[in-house]
Parts: sequence; C-alpha cells; structure tokens
Amino acid sequence: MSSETCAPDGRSCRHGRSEGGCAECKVRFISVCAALTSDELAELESLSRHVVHDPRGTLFTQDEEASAVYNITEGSVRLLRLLPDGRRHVMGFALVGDFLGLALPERHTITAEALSPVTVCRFERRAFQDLVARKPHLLQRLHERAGYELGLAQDQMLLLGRRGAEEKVASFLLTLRGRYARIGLTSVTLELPMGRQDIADHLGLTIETVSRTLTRLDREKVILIVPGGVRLLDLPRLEHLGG
Amino acid sequence: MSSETCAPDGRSCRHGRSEGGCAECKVRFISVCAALTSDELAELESLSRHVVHDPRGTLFTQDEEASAVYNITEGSVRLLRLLPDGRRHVMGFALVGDFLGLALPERHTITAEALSPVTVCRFERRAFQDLVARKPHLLQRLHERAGYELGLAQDQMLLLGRRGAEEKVASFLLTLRGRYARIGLTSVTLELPMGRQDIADHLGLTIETVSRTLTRLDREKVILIVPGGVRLLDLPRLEHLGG
DNA sequence: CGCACACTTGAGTCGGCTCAACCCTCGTGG
DNA sequence: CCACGAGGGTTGAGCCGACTCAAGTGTGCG
Repeated sequence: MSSETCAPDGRSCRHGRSEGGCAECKVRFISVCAALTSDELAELESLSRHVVHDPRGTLFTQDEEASAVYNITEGSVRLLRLLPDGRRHVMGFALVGDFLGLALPERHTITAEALSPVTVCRFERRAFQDLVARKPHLLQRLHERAGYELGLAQDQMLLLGRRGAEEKVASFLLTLRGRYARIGLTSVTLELPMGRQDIADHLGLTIETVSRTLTRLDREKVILIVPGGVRLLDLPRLEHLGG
Repeated sequence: MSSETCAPDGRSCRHGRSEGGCAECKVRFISVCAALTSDELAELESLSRHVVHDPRGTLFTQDEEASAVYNITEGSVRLLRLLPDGRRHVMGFALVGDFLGLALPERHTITAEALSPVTVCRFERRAFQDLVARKPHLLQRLHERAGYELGLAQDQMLLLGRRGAEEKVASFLLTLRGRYARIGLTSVTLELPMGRQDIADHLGLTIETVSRTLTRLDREKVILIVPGGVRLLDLPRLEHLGG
C-alpha cells in the first residue's frame, strides 16, 4: 500500500497497484474490459491504479474536471446531482462492474460517493481516451454500454413519472434484483447498501413514505426487512405491484 | 418522389432522394454529420434516403427490430414508451437536427411519432453501422452525442423527482427554449408542436394540471398563450420558477 | 350546421408531504 | 457496567396540492 497524494480528505482514499492483475479481476468478464484481448488488457492494466475509498468518501464531484474514469471492483456507490437550492436527487447506484465516466465528459455531471468500502480501478482520463482512440472496438463497447445506461435512464423516468409510492418501491427492488442477477448475485436476500433517504431521493419520495411503504410490504409478507437489506418473500406479488 | 414499399400505413410516409444533397442540408452543422469531411459526407449521402411522415405517422415502434437510424431534417417527433397496462410516458421530443437511434440498438426501446409533417434522413442500420465501424471519429461523435443525451435524461429525472407542477412546466419551457436556441431558433415565441397531453405525459402530470398551470402563468403575465405555442414575457421570473 | 377534438374550468377527493415525536442500535466515555 | 448522545429508521396527525370526475368552451372541418 503506497502513500501518494490523494483525495482532499486523505482519510477516505488509499492507493495501491493491482494485486492479481486484470486477468484475475472479478469484474473481468462483466465490465467493459470484456471487450479486450489479453494483450490490450495488459496495456489497460498499465494505466490502471487501484484506489480504495472509505464509506462516505467522494470519488468525484459534480462540475469538477473529469481527471479519470473508474471501474468499480468492490462496493457500491451513489450517484447524485445537487441543485443550486440544496435539494439533491440520486440519479442511481453503481454496483460492482459498473463503469463511471463512460461518456468521457470534460466535466462530471454528477457526484459519486461510496456507500460502503469501495475499490475502483482508476484510469487517467487522458490516457484512457488515447487508448480508446486507438481501439475502436473498445469505443464500440463503451458506446453499447452508454446505450444500456440510456435505457436504464428511460426506465427510471418512466418510474418517476408513474405515480404510486408502492409501485415505485416495488419496481426499485425488482430492478436492483435484476442488476445483481446480471453480475451473478442471485441471493434471496437483497442487499440495500444505500439508506432510506437515498432511496427516497432516487424515487422522488420522502424518507417517511419509503419507510412506510417498506413496512407495509413487510406486514403483508411480500418482503421481510432484515438488517442491511430485504428478503423477497413473494416475488410474483412484488412483480404485480411493480408492473 | 418515388413510390416504393413504405410503412404499414402507407398514408403517413413518402420517400424521395435528397434534393440539394447533404452539403446544402440545413442540419449539416448541427447534427452528427458535422463530424464528417465532405468525402465522408458523400458516402453517407449515398446511404441516405429522405422520408416524409405525416402528422401522427409512426417512424418506428417500441420493441420492433431497429432497421434504420434517422436524422431529423424537418419537423418534431415525440418519443414515448408504453407500459403493458396501457399507460404511456413521453420520454422526450426530438427536434430538427436530432439523431434517432444513436445507441444503435438491436431493437428500439421507444416509439417515435411525428407531431407535425416530418422529414428524416433515413439510413439502413446495417449500412450505417458498417460506416461507423470504418470511421472511428464518427463513432466518437455518436458517443459524445449519447453522453449529451444521458445528461438530458438526468436533467429530466431531476425534474420528475422535483415536486411542484409550476416548477416542472416552467423548467420544461426553458429547456425547450434552450434546445431551440442550440439550433439557431431564438424567437420570442416558443413553438409547442406537442399537445397538452404530451406535455403532461412528459412531466408526470395530468393534462388538467398542465392546462391550469399554463393558464396561471398566462394570468400572471409570465407567458402569453398563443395558438401553437407560448410567448415568454417575463424570462427572469420564469427562470426563478423553474430553478 | 354539427361533429370532433383539443383545451379549459370547477368541485371534491385522496395520496403523499410536513411536522413532530418516538424507537432502536451502536459507539463513547465516565 | 450503565449513561448518554448521535444517527438511522419508524410511526402518527393533519394538511395541501395534484388527481379525478364532470361539465363547459372554443376552433376547425366536412
């Protein structure tokens, strides 16, 4: 574990060279890296640097210049936008294997904060951009991924426009379940690394409404609230509620 | 004006070879085409076919195989998603210069319907994809555009999560104004090619609430409702209301 | 004229928000 | 060991704004 210059609040960030290397990386086949040959992977690896963030640490901040792009190899991240008047909206949550900054923007449009201990594969944006320019099929892959994100954003808009707190919460749980499944996590118990306030800000509800709705679903034995998550007891019913 | 096979409802669609050619195209410099040299433009032009849609005509439908991508050269389009239960949500509106299908999806995730007489530059998806594969900087440009779209989607999510009908409507008008400005249309009068129901479905409101809100803004002399649009009378106030 | 369609306006209801209190867990320190 | 406080979560009472339902007003068109 080296000790280089780090994020403003030094406590929330440690650096280190990749250990097993990309070849053994657990997100090797679920992330954009899957588009690369082992040669290219080696090249990518030389650009990468593992960074660990403590919970509540900031990966990057809205409007700040985008100096790097990130691939999450461990932990969960919340992505949010702040309004001038102080209100906030949680655009989404990034999980293991998710790529942050795939639009390769000049400036970040969102803030990313660690929800748990988070490990990311960090690439200098400039270097990464150069690599992309030389590897069209990597760009292709990034673009596909961006299309997927766009689809998620559309789903989310639909959800927000759709009224009904129950519908929103049920749909949120199912979506999260689907995303976990996509990366090979199919436990009956759904981890909720984010707090109630985050869920509320994500769904356009208040924390009280989220809490009440979850409690009601629990009372009706659709879900079971457990520490750190929920157990999905009655999936058909949940799907019926969520659309 | 040739007469080839056409959309299912023949009345809403006519084909024709580009007239002035891409070089004289009015969206030449505001669309993705701006990334191309004149040589490439010629190549692109050979793939293109102008198609005219009557109002209410369908350009393409959600879930259907994406056989082509489109560049709008005239008119406005509404983009919507249908839910199994019949509810609909208007994801957004595409204006002159907008590119449809830039994620190059296998299947369309949305339905596109003409709001007015619409002319598009239509490219077979396969051929277009081949061209993109040969021209990395065109892909680059598409990807940038996708990033821009993602930003718009985030703005829209923020808007939907934010309560307050007035805030939503004001923000919608300002956003539309900004988009018109971006393509060189800076009239005081804002064209609203979409109906009240479309605005409502876009903002997660009901048609009555949209109507009432516009009426109130009119009464308070912030806007003036005119046939086919609104005149923005008190921009500072509107900006204050919309954030 | 009469119909269709888009939009407006009004009255009453209801779901989620606001405000406020309370509960529980966990870490800290006497 | 318990007291304490902080933070996250839950629960309750009342209110308010957007929805629902319903009727009315245009405007264009055959």
